[in-house]
Amino acid sequence: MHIIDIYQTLLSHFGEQGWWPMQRGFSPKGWEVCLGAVLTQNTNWRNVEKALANLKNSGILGYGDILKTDIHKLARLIKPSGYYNQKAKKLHELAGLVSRYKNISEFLRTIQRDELLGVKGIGKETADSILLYAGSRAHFVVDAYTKRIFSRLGLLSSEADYDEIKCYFENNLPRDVLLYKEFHALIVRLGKDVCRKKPICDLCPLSDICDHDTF
DNA sequence: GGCCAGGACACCA
DNA sequence: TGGTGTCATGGC
Repeated sequence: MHIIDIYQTLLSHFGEQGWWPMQRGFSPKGWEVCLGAVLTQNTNWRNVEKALANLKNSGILGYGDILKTDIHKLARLIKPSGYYNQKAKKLHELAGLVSRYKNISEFLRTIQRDELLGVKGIGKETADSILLYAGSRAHFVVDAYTKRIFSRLGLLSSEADYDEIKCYFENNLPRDVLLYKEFHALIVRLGKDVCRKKPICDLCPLSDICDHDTF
């Protein structure tokens, strides 16, 4: 079974996951997606939504607003998302980077992955999430589920590092932004909804192609 | 009351 | 480079 068939299997089983604006080009919500990408680090999305709501209710949603806001106030507003002291600094730094561009559209269209990785607190997964979901650029996002599931399917070495896994997906899938977006969301869904909670699971959409005892 | 979530980084050997 | 500790809230 080819990797694209796994995608199709997951999509028909779970349906579209509705993660962030599912469009190919620039989204006016681009900066909001950047905020979400940082706030969701090791954090449940529900808590991220609370933090975003606090920012919105305080009128602090744009990167200019973030930049003007005192770091302690920022931390207090994003408290529900956890790690609030660290994340407040990260948002501040990211907003500073964006402000050096003409506007958010220009930032998302031209920012290089290495520049994002240069921001303290933005690692590979967050950088790729920003590039893919906010910038609609063809960077596949790898997370712990991706590594675990696909190495146990025998498609990846368990030793493979982040960039190797990213290359594997990008080299074996059509270069399609919407496909990348949906596939990553589906992998996360599979990882938490099926494989973790029910180690031996008849519902697993990959039961035909894997030994799901190992998930 | 424990576990985990749409991670990253500093520190150490 | 690989392992470990730290950051932290809220839902189940």
